Amino acid sequence: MATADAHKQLPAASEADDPRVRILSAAGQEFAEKGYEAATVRDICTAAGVNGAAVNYYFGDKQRLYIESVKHAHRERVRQVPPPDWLPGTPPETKLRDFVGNMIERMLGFDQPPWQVRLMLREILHPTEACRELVEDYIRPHFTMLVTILDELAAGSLSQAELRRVGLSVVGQCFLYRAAGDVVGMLIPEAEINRLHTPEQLADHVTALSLAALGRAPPLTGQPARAPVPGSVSGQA
Amino acid sequence: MATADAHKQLPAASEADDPRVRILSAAGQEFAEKGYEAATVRDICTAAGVNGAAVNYYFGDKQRLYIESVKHAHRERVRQVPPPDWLPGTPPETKLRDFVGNMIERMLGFDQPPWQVRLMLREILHPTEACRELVEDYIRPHFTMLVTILDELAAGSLSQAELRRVGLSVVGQCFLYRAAGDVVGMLIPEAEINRLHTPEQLADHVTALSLAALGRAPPLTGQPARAPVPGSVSGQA
DNA sequence: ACTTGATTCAAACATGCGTTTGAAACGGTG
DNA sequence: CACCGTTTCAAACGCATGTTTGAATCAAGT
Repeated sequence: MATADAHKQLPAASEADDPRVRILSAAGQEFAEKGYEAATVRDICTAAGVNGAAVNYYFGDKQRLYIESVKHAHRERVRQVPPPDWLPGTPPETKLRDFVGNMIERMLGFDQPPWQVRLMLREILHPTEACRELVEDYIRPHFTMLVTILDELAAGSLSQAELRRVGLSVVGQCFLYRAAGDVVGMLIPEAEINRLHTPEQLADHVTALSLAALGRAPPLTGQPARAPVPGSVSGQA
Repeated sequence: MATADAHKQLPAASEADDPRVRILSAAGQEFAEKGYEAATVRDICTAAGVNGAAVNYYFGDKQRLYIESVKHAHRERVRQVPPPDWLPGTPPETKLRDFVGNMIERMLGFDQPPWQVRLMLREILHPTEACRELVEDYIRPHFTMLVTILDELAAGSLSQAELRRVGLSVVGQCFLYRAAGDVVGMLIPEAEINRLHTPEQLADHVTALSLAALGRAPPLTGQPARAPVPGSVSGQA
């Protein structure tokens, strides 16, 4: 009887035709588009070109395969789209634009198939065991970086709690397009999508809106800020 | 053999102990928390207190039950949390605050179990047949209302396309808390969640940020808006 | 009371799933 | 070549699921 325990991450043979990674990749795609229950071990093995018993041999059972495939996708994605890095002295407005552009690029990923992000999205929506690790290794560092940029922009006039809240607002604007992209596509005319909803346009919009909210750019309307006191706005008692 | 076709939405007996709605309600909860595949017809029937064959008798098969349960949840939710209505002359700032508050209340729904929203969320993330109907009946009217408010706030200085983009930014900020609430809970200290992430606080924050971006409220930093030209901000070449 | 159609029920059915099995193929090493 | 641990394979197992079935129960209508 094979021991199924001699596979501790050894350096791997050629890293490419290793059945382990072939299975991980196929599993990630299947899990991403069908979900955990609907994806079958049989289909995964067929797609990976291995025998149906291989997943049990290498990973034990379906659940552990799922967790490993989430981690694998996460590592791959970080490798593919590294976070931006700036020279000292770069103005925070530029940093924010770069950060948002990078995040949108990573989320929407027009150049590379976004199945890894879809997989992580499932994990975010309905967390399982792999989620905490995902947050700590992948999401929190990015979020911390964002909050730091916002702190520079606010120049000390906002508390850490307020900065985090603003950070969530920035993330939320981008997140919507990834998570609810299909619905957005139904709400917005197609021509407008093609024209205004490219990654660059979206990044510009989110950045401009956020900077305006922080008082580091003119309002979207072009008009200057004014006191929110009602009654002086239009004819009203 | 029973015909299973004489059930076209007749006014229903007493609306409450009608097996049809009992099944729809139980199915909605099961589908919401377990997903389509993981939820079993047997569990649904047990929860509804009906025989296992009832779902086939009333709905034909599992798939049609799912679609009907999504529509049912959607109708129920609209009935529970009606959209706000304003007297003529209400300032648009107030309308925006009310709208955002209403949306957050409906999404997070602290007073009533949010399983209906979870069900719709699954549909939004991974659309099936029921999604288009959901968008047209439920989401688009709300979104149109939001765009109208934003149009009033912008006083004609933004195009419809730009208004829609701003609208998506507003929705995105709220959506994040619903869709990624668990991850948000991991990123933000618990005490801060309890203090600042109540529905009211969130609505205030989103409204303030959006109004500031539109130039209808002072920036979050308190400083006035300034030109985005770097170099004049702080000690910097 | 009898008939008729709609509804409920317990039981079974067929299918597809994750997993197990035991043997065959492989690849170094003496 | 013979040995031995590792990997692959086709086939089967056990089980839970969605669905069907046919009889039992119920509610009116006449």
